[in-house]
Amino acid sequence: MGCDSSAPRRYNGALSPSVDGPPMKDALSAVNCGNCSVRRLCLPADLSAEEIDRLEKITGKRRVLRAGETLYRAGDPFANLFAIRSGSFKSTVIAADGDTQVTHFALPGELLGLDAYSGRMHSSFAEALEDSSVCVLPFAQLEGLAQEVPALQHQIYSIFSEELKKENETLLLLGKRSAETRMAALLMNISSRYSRRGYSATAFVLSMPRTDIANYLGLTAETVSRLLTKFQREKVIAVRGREVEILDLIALSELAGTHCSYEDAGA
Amino acid sequence: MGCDSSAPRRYNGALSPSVDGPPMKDALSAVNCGNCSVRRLCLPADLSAEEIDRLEKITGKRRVLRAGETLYRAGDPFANLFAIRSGSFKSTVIAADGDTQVTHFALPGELLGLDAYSGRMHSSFAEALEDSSVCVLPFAQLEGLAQEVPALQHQIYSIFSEELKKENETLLLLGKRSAETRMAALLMNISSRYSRRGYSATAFVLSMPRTDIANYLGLTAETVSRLLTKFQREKVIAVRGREVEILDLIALSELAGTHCSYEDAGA
DNA sequence: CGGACAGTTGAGCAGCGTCAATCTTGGTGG
DNA sequence: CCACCAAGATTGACGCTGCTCAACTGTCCG
Repeated sequence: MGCDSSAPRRYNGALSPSVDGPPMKDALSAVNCGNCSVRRLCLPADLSAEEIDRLEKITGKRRVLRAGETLYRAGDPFANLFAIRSGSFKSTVIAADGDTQVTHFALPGELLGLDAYSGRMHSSFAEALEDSSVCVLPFAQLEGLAQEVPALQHQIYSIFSEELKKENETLLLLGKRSAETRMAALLMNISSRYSRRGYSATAFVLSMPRTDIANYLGLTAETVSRLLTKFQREKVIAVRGREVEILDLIALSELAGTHCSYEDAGA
Repeated sequence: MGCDSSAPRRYNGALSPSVDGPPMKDALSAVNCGNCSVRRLCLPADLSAEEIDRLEKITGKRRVLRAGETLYRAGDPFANLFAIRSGSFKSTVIAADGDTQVTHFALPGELLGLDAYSGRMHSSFAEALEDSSVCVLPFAQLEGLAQEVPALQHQIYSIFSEELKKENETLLLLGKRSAETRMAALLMNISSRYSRRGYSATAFVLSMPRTDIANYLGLTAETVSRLLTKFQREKVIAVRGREVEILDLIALSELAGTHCSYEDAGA
């Protein structure tokens, strides 16, 4: 957790095209990696125009989901990866005793379904937190193309590896940190991820309910609520429902225990 | 966590070649995937004899580490993956404020260093918990070979994917489980992993100190110690130092909250 | 024999969960 | 347009789980 490890170190307010949520209008146009707004976070990164062209040929269709709809369930046969174009998702796993754990929140440019390759079956659930759209990537074809295009191969490994790195950071967070630290770290994390996607780093909408945040952080909804109120009392953030504005990024990053601010104070 | 997802569902005591720790004698012989005792858990799984032959040509050398030695550190340039032949390792990450989190315990047949691909730099530490030996896999060459050998490609994806799945299970464990459940789940997990490697599922040596177990589980060493004593009082296990014997596998699996026993009660 | 380190055990306390009441919000229908 | 409802969010009181601090034991090795 902490900061998006590949996020720019210095925050530039001018990056933000919008301070509101991600745009939601391109739902039905043909898939087009070449000018996709999240291409540099997604599979096409570092591919040549010709390679992107071949990639587009196999990214057959788009799928649009309304808030609350499920993209896949544990047990579903694995056929596709999904690249998020817009919106956001939560991934969950379910224990033998039935209770569920939120394992990720996924934003545009991120791939869903990577954990389903081995065993040819999904082992987790992915549910849209808001109206969202994804590119459907038939993995068999993607695999074949990767066999011919080393740069794509490379990018697939990178994404897998990046996921593992992120999970390590999540484990660090959940391991032995206070509720306050976890909450602050999540806010910093979401902030840096939105920032990387060109949105405001300091004003965003949490697309998930408090219960999901709590579950993800290993806390209760009550504790999450109390902490947000506390941060607000301390003038670190302003909250109104699911809208969050970060008033003091430095203070928040100190609460998060990482000194990963957007200043060049460095890591 | 819970059970090794691809472990056999029924435990057969006759599988065990030995009830003591892993053997430690093959240290200096040439690398030979074809007859490696962990090949079916490692890269060679599902490769033809000819393909294994090509794999052996690039697995240049072996490296032997004594207990406590470090295989790699965060920040080291990434050049190799490491396949564990014998012994065991802990992976850790270090937070900005200096405190460390144990993220995995790795056993023979498992690959270390997968999280270093993106960014070309290790992001975690790997330290031998006992005298151990690993195969050194120069990733550039492995990547090249995978480009030509789809089955190897496939296996690399599988291992990445499997890692992600395992991490999800760890998150589930750390998310919202009691100390007792976590401890029982770790014992079940180690049991099933040893069993899969041909060792006893009910008698093994924990190669890591209590502090590492505690750190991994998000607990304190005192709590771990108290729980082991409690399990022993309840005749679920017998502990003597780092030696553990599971006396009641069913009871332990129930404590772990999973109904993943070795009986065909089935999940 | 002694020192260091790992592990165990106990007493006390606090962070966060539980339970329950209340408030807010957005959607729906009259 | 407003009343109503259900789901989500907030707030408070209270208690348990697991942490802290500290003393003690056992074991390995020089």
